[in-house]
Amino acid sequence: MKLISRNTDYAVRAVCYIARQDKSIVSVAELVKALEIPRPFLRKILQVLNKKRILISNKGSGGGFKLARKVDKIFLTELMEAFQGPFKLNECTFKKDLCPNRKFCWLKNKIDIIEDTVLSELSTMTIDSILKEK
Amino acid sequence: MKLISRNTDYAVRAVCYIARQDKSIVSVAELVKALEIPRPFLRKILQVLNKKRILISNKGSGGGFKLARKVDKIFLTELMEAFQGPFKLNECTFKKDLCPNRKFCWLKNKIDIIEDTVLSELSTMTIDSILKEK
DNA sequence: ACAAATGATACTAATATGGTATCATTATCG
DNA sequence: CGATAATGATACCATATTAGTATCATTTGT
Ligand code: FES
Ligand code: FES
Repeated sequence: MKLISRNTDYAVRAVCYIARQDKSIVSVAELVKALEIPRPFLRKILQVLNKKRILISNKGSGGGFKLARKVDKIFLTELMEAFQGPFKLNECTFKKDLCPNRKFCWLKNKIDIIEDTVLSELSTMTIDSILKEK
Repeated sequence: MKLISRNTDYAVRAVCYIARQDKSIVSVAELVKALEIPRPFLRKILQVLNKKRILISNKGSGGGFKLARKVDKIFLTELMEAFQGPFKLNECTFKKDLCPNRKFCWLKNKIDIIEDTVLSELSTMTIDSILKEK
């Protein structure tokens, strides 16, 4: 069970890299070279980031990607949700589909609490805070 | 991302069911009927629980499974580890194998903290506590 | 001895994750 | 303008993990 999947991980690195550059716009070519991530895979990732408006893409010659916002406004949870879907540590499917016990199930309730804890820990983490420690 | 996999989930139900019975020993047949879990799959799960000494099996006619310990000594984390392996929310694989940054990586450290939190939450949960709420 | 149970083990199916390939679209610049 | 350098969209493939099945061996109570 991993909290951060590969594409989230790559996405974090890519966004951090872009944030560290002086020039605001960075091409895939440069990112591939710097991060050693397979090019087509990275492209797919960047396209998602663009759609989610975390990065903004510029097409055409001299194009590339730039941050859509300041680094302290880009949250790790956004990246995680973009690639790993919304947080649901739980989702009991006892007896197919959504379990009738859900409302009263102690196990589920406990896990919901854990989910909240994790989420609140994660929600303090921005690209800014990650960069500051490097 | 799920915290509890299907077989852990099934295992919890099975152990709870056994715990609730008056007779201590319960056959697979009965469990299948009560829990509606596919028989061969449940058998495999019970075999694991036996190997991990969470349940104890009795072969032969009239055999079945019984708890190896009192319900307040059976921890959810044990079941999770039995089926999902040890906790490792993390495991950065930047630049293959174990990343050189590991020691100092802020992201990793933060996630380690989350892992500890999750673990300490989970480690309060026993079969006993789950039963009490039903 | 035989039937009723679990043990061991190998196999298959479904899903999720990680990664590729291809062509279309857009923007810059000579 | 039109070639070229970039990303957008999309469909596909590979690998790993999870879920589930099937079969035969072993043990035990009557
Ligand atoms: S048994 Fe379904 S939510 Fe707990
Ligand atoms: S970059 Fe490898 S542990 Fe953080």
